[in-house]
Amino acid sequence: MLDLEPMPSAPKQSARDYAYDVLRDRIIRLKLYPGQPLSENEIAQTLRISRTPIREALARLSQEQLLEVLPQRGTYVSLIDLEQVEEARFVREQLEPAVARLACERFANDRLVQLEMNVMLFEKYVGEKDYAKLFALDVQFHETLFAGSGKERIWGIVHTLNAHLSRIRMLSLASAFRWDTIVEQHRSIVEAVKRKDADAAERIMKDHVTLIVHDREALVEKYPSYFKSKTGR
Amino acid sequence: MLDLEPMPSAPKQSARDYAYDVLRDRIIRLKLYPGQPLSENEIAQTLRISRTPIREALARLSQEQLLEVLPQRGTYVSLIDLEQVEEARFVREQLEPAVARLACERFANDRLVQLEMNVMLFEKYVGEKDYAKLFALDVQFHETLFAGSGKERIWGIVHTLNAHLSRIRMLSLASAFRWDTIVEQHRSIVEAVKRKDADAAERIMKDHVTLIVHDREALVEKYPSYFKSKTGR
DNA sequence: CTTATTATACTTGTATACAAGTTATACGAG
DNA sequence: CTCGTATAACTTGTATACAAGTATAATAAG
Repeated sequence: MLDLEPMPSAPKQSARDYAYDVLRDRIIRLKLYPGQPLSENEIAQTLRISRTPIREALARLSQEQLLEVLPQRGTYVSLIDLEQVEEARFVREQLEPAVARLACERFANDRLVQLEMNVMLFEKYVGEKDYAKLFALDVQFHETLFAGSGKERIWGIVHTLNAHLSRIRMLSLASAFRWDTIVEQHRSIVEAVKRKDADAAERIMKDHVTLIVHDREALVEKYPSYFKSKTGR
Repeated sequence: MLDLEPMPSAPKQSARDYAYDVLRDRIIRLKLYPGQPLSENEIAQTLRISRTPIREALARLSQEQLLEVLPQRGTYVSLIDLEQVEEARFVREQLEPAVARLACERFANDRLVQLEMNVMLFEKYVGEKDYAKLFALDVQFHETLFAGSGKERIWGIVHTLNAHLSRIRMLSLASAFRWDTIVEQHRSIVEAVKRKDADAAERIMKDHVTLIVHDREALVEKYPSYFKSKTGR
């Protein structure tokens, strides 16, 4: 009924964190569709833990606007909100170029290796058209850039903000992306960081983040029930 | 013992949100000092609600890095982390000028009135040297700028990120601030928004946000136990 | 058949009991 | 006096019972 259980399940995390991870993953991947009603009891039974840790996970997801909790009425997966998507894009447009510039000033060495590894893997999976892997690698690339610049907490914020945006990207399916362009930009950014060319890094990143969203109108037409209408709620 | 109870207490909010508001306010205002141990039971007794909503509030504060929860050991108010302060400053440096520019393109009319009101009150309380009011008005000014530009959610993020920074400002006491400079910059920004001078708004805001932090070293020396040491945890 | 009412089966919110683990203290052995 | 041990008093984590409210569906009156 709910399609939850399977999850790597980290070695020893609390029931609360486990529930949070499972639910967030399912929401982002649209396994739980926007607008879908959830029941605390049902989740508790499926995950075989009690309502208390479930509730704590739901509270957090609600605070991150991925759920809508209506007291005494029900809990629902949030509809995709285009305004929130735009806000996430706006934030990334401001922060990512600035971080790219910062990365040229000083960058953790092990993180640089990680970036190069990332690009190599990226090229590999572009060839294999493994879109799920590409999706994950893209996230990791940006995360590493933040982390290497000593701004890991900011990445946490961006990542949280990015949830609605991620769902849109999930909708637009892998094929629609210009993965070849993306990997080329990633490579250019890494090179700029290595030769400490801040201007280039900032400029390329600025171009890069403009590619984040596309196809919005088409997607709204194709999956109208998944989106929050602009006028009334 | 805990000094919590008194709080305006909104008309009808959940026990969880009430606990969250009270605790966050007390932490920001340093009524609960950095490093102070908290007990769920004690808070529950003081606030006269059960542990469940308390726990949900604590979980949120923990996620926002205002608390450190050590399972089976205890819960503590987080020490002020200078890295987090720097990250908050960095984010605001990137976002606030961009939002100021945005405000010049289109700005909600009622919000503009609110901004002007804010500046007027600001001038009044500068004269009266009412630093608590000034502090609140400063926060409100920036919030209104975000809200009028349709970026209220982003303000939410900034506000959350800003917690550690707010505690530093609280430490440095009102007197240390150049309130006269601040109010002048606020006024200039409002004027720029009114005449839709995006370049001016962006430039002034950029100057403005650089004033956010100061005196860090002196404060660390004065209240060493409140700060997280750079090396060890 | 239509409509109003009532009962029932949900929902989330809160309180409390219990489980698992840590820390500090008291106490006794050496 | 010193050190080690064991007990007791904490801590947070989880499960469950109950309260308050909502929506649905069955039922009875017209």
